[in-house]
Amino acid sequence: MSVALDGFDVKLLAILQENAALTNAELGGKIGLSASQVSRRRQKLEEAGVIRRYRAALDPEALGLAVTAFVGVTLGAHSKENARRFRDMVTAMPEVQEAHTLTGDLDYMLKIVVPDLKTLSRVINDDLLPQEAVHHVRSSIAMDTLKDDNLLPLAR
Amino acid sequence: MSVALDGFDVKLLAILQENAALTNAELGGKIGLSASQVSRRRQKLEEAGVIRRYRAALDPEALGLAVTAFVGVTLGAHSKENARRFRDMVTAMPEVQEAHTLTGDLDYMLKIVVPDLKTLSRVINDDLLPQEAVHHVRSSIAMDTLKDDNLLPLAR
DNA sequence: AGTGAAAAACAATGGCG
DNA sequence: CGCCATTGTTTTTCACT
Repeated sequence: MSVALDGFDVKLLAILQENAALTNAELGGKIGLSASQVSRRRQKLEEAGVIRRYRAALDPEALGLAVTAFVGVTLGAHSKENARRFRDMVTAMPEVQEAHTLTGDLDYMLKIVVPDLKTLSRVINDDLLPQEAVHHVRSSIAMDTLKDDNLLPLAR
Repeated sequence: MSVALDGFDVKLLAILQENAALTNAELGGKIGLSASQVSRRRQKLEEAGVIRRYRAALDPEALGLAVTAFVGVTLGAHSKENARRFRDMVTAMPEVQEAHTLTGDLDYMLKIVVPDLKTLSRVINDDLLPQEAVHHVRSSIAMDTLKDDNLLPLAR
């Protein structure tokens, strides 16, 4: 599954994760490769899974999604079954953008995006807290977002 | 700047944020619109800024980026100047994928992606902590990522 | 607001150096 | 890996409803 990436590939990926709307000719111009070579390399990277997919990045504000929150969750009863149910639930919740298990005293970190604080409260109180496995929830609300590019650091 | 979005727009956006590689004809098939209408609506949404950009989503593992961490930062001296320097720095750091100011006792939440724990340690000790404004740093490492789609919840 | 067809742009492939 | 030519797709525009 692993692929050998050369300098061209890395440059290509670095540009594509920022702007996937460029044509192969434009990409080639930026990295010093012909359009046909760019096409071939892209296909290879897509097949290898290095490029997972292409996405449109939307503006949350424009869609009425004003509130981003980071929610730390501690599970109480550490039964396998309860933990599994919790994982299934957060995975299925559309408000949950990210869910990670953590080291340290928090078990999970969730990134949640909702239209307003009222909805955040509803999500926490009606969805998260009633879960049997959930012991404690601590949410921090993002007041201002300095950076949100989610660009992977590629050696340049 | 605000735009009126109808049901077609919302459906279109919901699909595009998951898969921007579909052709206008394919998109039209899914939402019941002709390719030309899809094209026109996309342009409108791009111009209005609802669609910010198109991106390739890369596989961090395939690129040797094995460690994701959430780093909570508390600032000590709350001088305007120090805070500004801190913001400038995290914005410029490629390892920082996201940076938000928070409510509660943490001032900032950073999402950091690096190749390994050694690099995380270097970033925290050599970049973050030496900052004059930084009082305290508490990092949680993501052991497992259940969900990482960063898909906005659009009413369906 | 929408369709459908024509025109223009682009991606993808194969052959050659 | 560049370059070129070709083919098939796709986007975009235009005339029309």
